[in-house]
Amino acid sequence: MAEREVDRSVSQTVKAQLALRDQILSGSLRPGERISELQAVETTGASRTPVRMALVRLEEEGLLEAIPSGGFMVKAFSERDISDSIELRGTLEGLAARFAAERGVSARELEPLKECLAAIDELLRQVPISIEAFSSYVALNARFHALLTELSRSPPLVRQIDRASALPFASPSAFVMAQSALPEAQQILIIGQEHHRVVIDAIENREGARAEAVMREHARLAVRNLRLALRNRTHLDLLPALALIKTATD
Amino acid sequence: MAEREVDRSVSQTVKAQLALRDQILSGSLRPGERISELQAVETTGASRTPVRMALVRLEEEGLLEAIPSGGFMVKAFSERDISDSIELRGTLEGLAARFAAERGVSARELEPLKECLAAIDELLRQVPISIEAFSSYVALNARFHALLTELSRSPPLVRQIDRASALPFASPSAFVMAQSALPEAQQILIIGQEHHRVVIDAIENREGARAEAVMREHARLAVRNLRLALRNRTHLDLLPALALIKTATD
DNA sequence: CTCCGCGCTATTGTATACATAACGCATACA
DNA sequence: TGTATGCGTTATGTATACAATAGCGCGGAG
Repeated sequence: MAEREVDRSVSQTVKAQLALRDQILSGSLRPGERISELQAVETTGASRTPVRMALVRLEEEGLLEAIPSGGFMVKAFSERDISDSIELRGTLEGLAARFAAERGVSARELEPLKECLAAIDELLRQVPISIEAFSSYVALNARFHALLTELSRSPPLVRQIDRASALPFASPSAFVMAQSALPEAQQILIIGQEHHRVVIDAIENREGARAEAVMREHARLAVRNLRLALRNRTHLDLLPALALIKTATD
Repeated sequence: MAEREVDRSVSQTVKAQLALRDQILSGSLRPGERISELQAVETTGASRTPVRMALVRLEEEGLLEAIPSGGFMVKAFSERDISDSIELRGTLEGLAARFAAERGVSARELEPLKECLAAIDELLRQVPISIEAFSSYVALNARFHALLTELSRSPPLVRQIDRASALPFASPSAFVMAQSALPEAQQILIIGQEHHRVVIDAIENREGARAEAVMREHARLAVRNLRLALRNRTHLDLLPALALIKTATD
């Protein structure tokens, strides 16, 4: 090919996947909209083969939906889809916490979790929390959940949780915050932080049932707050919130 | 292309995916083995592009693993991976059962479930069960679980359970039977059938917690029996069992 | 004026050619 | 004899050409 600029540092497939995901999450492509391969080729700079690979991956990821007659469209989610996804992830994380507690975790492995906890505590001390601090919070929260998942020592479970988390709004508490920059939102984060503390304690004491229960409660809290936030807004526009979370998490 | 026989009834991508999955599950390709695209092209009859798409899908499905330096290999699973997958699926199905119970299900919707139940009862009446009857059992059992999942009315959850079930050994009780054609295996199926009965009863009476608990117990039973079956065999060869289950389920 | 049918166009699905990177082998030098 | 380096072969990643299908619009007929 003559004039196409090729970035050889990452594969074209990955590049296309990241670019398309960005377009979806940032709202350039709206839910229900059909994705044109040709257009995707132009915007991503890759050729059709890697673009198609990326589309397949994004479909498996749950962001796209295959159209029976061919091609893909951006998936649309209902309010219940979202709350179900949050609860689903909470259930999975509950299982992970139980596995961690039952299988035993060394003090050294818990260290990074506790550091996360302390860092979040530090951030939440300022009232009201600043945008920058909130952004850090989202990143730290994601890290905490990822570390906790790892403690299960169960590759299939980790994999499944990763899949469940691919849907950006599945992140338990961050979504609610991103939606509603309400003053009481900080209170919600503080409650969530309490859950984090409890789950670590339960794992340390090898109380599997308690570890599981608190993670499920953690998700249920997020669902309740999602409902609350939605009721305070006439129209829910997911995409800006998704973009906010994702950019902060990266 | 000149002499390539092209079957236009299904897409080449789907054809390749099915063919490759068969090869993996039947044991033609062994765990850890690298899959050669060229070889796959020859055995599936599709060209490289659809073969690559199929490989990507199978990777997302969990049957293949990407090799960092390029290409794919057949994923290998440990005993714990398998038991974790069963418990994982049980947890997800428990959530589905709870959703069904909490959201309410009409008598008409429960009808097909009860038919499944009765059909399985009929099969289990013959002692010892024949191979043909067992094969029918596996199919009916899969249908029961699929129907139950659907009752949750939660597309994200259904999707996730489908993913979890892609790993063939994730099927709660069928695996154990396929492994060990022991006389006591039938007793296990009968206990499982009792679980099925309880979950339907719980859903009818809208007892979410009970519905969830019994599905998780259902999976735990399968895990216990898996451990037992494995202890009775010196070497576990998964693939024949997988093939048995999959062919019976199709 | 409306509805049915035909043909065109645009877009996806498939095949293959080309580029590039990894692996292995052989040879030479220490 | 062992190791390192370079070249060759092979397989993967990418680009593009070709084929087929589905959607759409236009025109004619009732």
